[in-house]
Formats: sequence, structure tokens, C-alpha cells
Amino acid sequence: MSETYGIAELAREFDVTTRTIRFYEDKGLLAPLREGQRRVYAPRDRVRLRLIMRGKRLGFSLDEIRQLIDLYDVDPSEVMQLRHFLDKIHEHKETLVGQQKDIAETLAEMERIEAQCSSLLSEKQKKRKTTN
Amino acid sequence: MSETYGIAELAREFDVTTRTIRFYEDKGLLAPLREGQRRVYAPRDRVRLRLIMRGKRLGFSLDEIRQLIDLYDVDPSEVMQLRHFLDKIHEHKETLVGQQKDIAETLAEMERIEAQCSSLLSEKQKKRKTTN
DNA sequence: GGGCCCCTTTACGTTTACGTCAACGTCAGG
DNA sequence: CCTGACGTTGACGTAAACGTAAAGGGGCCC
Repeated sequence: MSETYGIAELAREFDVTTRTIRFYEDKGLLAPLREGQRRVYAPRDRVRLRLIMRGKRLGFSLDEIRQLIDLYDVDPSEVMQLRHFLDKIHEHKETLVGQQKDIAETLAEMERIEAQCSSLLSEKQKKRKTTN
Repeated sequence: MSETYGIAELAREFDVTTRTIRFYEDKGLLAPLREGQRRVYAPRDRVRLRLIMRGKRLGFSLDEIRQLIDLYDVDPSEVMQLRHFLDKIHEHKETLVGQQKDIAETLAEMERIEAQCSSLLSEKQKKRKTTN
């Protein structure tokens, strides 16, 4: 079984170019198997790609994303420094919580502006009614 | 009154270089007054800089950030297309909500890994106790 | 008046994240 | 056998976001 994918297939699915996918491989973010020369992607690679895209939406660099992904598949049986590992997770969690705060603030302001703006809009429409 | 700031002052406060601040001006994100040649920043510029930094933490490009900031100080008395304006706000709100989702997902996974990892750690410590 | 600090502009260098060719192999269909 | 779709590597191009160095002006202090 175990579904596999071609590079173009993945490219279509995630709306990126094949160049991009190869670039990620160059940077150590992906490591597909090969069938002769051709790259063959397993479901696991697909998951990784999804993680990469999510990381990008959050504004992380490919380097940071690689570190992040690596956290996902550390071999738990052979972790030499669990402490250090937990530290990295903690560090990253703080970044994310910070971003949550930033987003909440920005959203609040957006809605303030929005409200102010749409009240102005309804006022104008009142005027139009009384004028016409 | 009306506090003013020098470029180095702001640079220190926001932990960026003066080069960076000038760069933002080049890109139309800031427009400080001048005293002769020297740039003089008003509280308003300081607010803008704060918004810029927040935008950067969320991974937006300077171009997107400029559009965002412009939303904050449109002249409400002279808005030609309030509708279009509201659309832009809406669009941006959706991006932010998407990011919230991404962050929530990532945080959930982080915590899953964390839990799994620290349970492994406590197990090891048990073994150490029984072995020693 | 020499040293120091802050400011200015101009201009070239760097990193990241790809885009864009070029030049070539492989396999299926008509 | 030719075309067309899909794949490969390699190399150069590019936009964004600054870094960095050069060359200079203004002010203050001892």
C-alpha cells in the first residue's frame, strides 16, 4: 500500500512550484526517496510539506521551520538531552503565544476601525435619504 | 509640549538600527518631520514604528505592513470608497484568523510532544531510582 | 582645537527564498 | 519516429530587508 506522490502532484496540491519543493529538499526540509533519479514522496513527506506551509504562513524562516519539523520526529528512544529538547519546545511555545497576543491586539484594532467606519457609512446613507 | 524623539533614541527603544528606521522611511512607512536635515519623530511616528514591529513579528512584508498602517489613519471625512476600505479590513481579518488557527494547531502539537516527552523523562528517572 | 558623539547621504554587499532558463533523459500515445 | 508531458541537474537572476563602509557636517566640552 503506502500511497506515494510525484513532485508535480504535490506541487499542485499545495500550490507551489516543483522548484520550490526541490529547494526545500536542498535546505534539508524534505528527503524523498528515489526511484532511479526521480523523487518519490511518501505520506510522511506530504505531512512535512504541510508543516512547512503552516510555518510560512506564520512568518518563520525555512531554517526555523526545519528546526521545528525536526522536533516532530526526534527518535524518543534515543534522546540524549531531553532537557534541551523540552527547552526548545518551550522557547517556541513562547513565540507562538506572543504571536497570539499580537494577533488579538491587531484584530481588536481592526474591529474598532471597522465599527467606526461602518457607523460613518450608515450616517452617510441617512443623509442621502433626507437629502433626496 | 508634544514629545519628540531622535532617530537613535527610537532605534534604542525598539532595538533596531538607525539604518532600519531610515529604510522604513524610504519605503514610505514613516515620514518624520525635519529640523534642518535631522529627522524629528513625533509620538505618531513612534506608534507607527510599534505597528511595524508587530507586523514583522507576524511575518508580514513591509509592503503589507504599509497597507495595514494606512488603514489606521485614513481621513474618515474624505473616504471615497468606504466599501472598498471595509473590504480590505475584512480581508486582513481573515488572514489573522487563519493565523490564529495555525498557531492553535501548532501549540496543540507542541504540547502533545511535550507531554509525551516529559512522561518519557520521568520514566527514565524511575528506572534510575530502581537501578541505583 | 582635538576628540567625541550624533546626524546626514550615497552606494555597494549579503541573505533568504525562490524564479527562470538551459540542456538533457524517459516514457506513453498517435 | 515524433511529440508532449514529466522528470533531472546546474547555473544565473531577482526582490526584499536590511548590513556595512565611506565621506562628511554640526555641536559640545575641556
